[in-house]
Amino acid sequence: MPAGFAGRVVRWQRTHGRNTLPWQNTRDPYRVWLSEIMLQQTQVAAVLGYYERFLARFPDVQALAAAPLDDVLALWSGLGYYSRARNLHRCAQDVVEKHGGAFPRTAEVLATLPGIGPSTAAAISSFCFGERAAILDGNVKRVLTRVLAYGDDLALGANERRLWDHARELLPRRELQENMPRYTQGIMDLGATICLPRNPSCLLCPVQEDCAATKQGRPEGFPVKTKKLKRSAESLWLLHARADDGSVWLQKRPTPGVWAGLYCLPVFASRDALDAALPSGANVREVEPFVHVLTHKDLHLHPVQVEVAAGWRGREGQWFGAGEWPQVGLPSPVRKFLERS
DNA sequence: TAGGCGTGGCT
DNA sequence: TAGCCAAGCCT
Repeated sequence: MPAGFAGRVVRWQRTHGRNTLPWQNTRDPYRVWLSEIMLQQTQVAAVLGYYERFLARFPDVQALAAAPLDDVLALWSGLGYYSRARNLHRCAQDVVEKHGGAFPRTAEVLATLPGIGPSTAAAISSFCFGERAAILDGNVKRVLTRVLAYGDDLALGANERRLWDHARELLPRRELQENMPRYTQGIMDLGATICLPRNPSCLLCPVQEDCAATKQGRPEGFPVKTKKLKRSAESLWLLHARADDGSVWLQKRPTPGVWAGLYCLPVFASRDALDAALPSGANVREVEPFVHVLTHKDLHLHPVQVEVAAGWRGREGQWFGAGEWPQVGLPSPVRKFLERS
């Protein structure tokens, strides 16, 4: 690797990178941490609104730590991967109770907190405290495997660990450590805007001269990962019990599992199981089933509507009034279904 | 270590 | 269309 790779990334970021996102131009670890958690496996456009609402409601880590988990999940509703919200809440409480209200300043210690893994820890410490710590997210894996023509299968832990080693070797030299925030941002920006999975814009790339994959004429051949997720399908029956005042009966989803901790229409594994939970003589209204796609499975959702008397109660759960249920944490498909019902 | 965990955009 | 992908982490 020619010397100066990091410098080219930093110089490029200054003029061509992303520099006006809401969580940039601050070294407040609370704001940076919140953004990094929200951005895990989630695109910038999806995060923007959530980030602003979260900050308005929870302006600092103390406010977040003191809030009920249900309030956090309600604000997270629709963003997905809800264990992030539960860990976010636990992390805030750990920062307040175990770290005196201040975020740790090194990636090593940050990574001991819930929801903060090695890459997120390095992002926070490099952005906020200028630590020479390497990130390795999807963007950076793509950039580095191409620059190095690193063709070893990242499905193997040993190969991924070696890529971590490379990531650390390519960091700015210690004399240029003040560039760490911009280097971290820059290598992510490269992956997000230039070094794309398909049709990368190599002619615009500031490190094209360093890129072994481009020299081989096959940047899209990297990274190599054989691991392909096995998809499945599952059918769920949803009991939509409502009263004439617009109230809806909801249950809290169990942890662990899909939508853990959110409120949801009662879920049954079969139509028979749902029928058994209905009040005798209930007037049932069939609803068109619909498919909701998760990463690892297709959910075939079968809502069954029934109007019940005000005194009815399900086996577990509680009533939420017409003005209440829209404000609780609901899975996206359930929220959309209720909104159009 | 392999699988679980959401949602939406893109091709 | 049916996958692939996104500022990954946890168990």
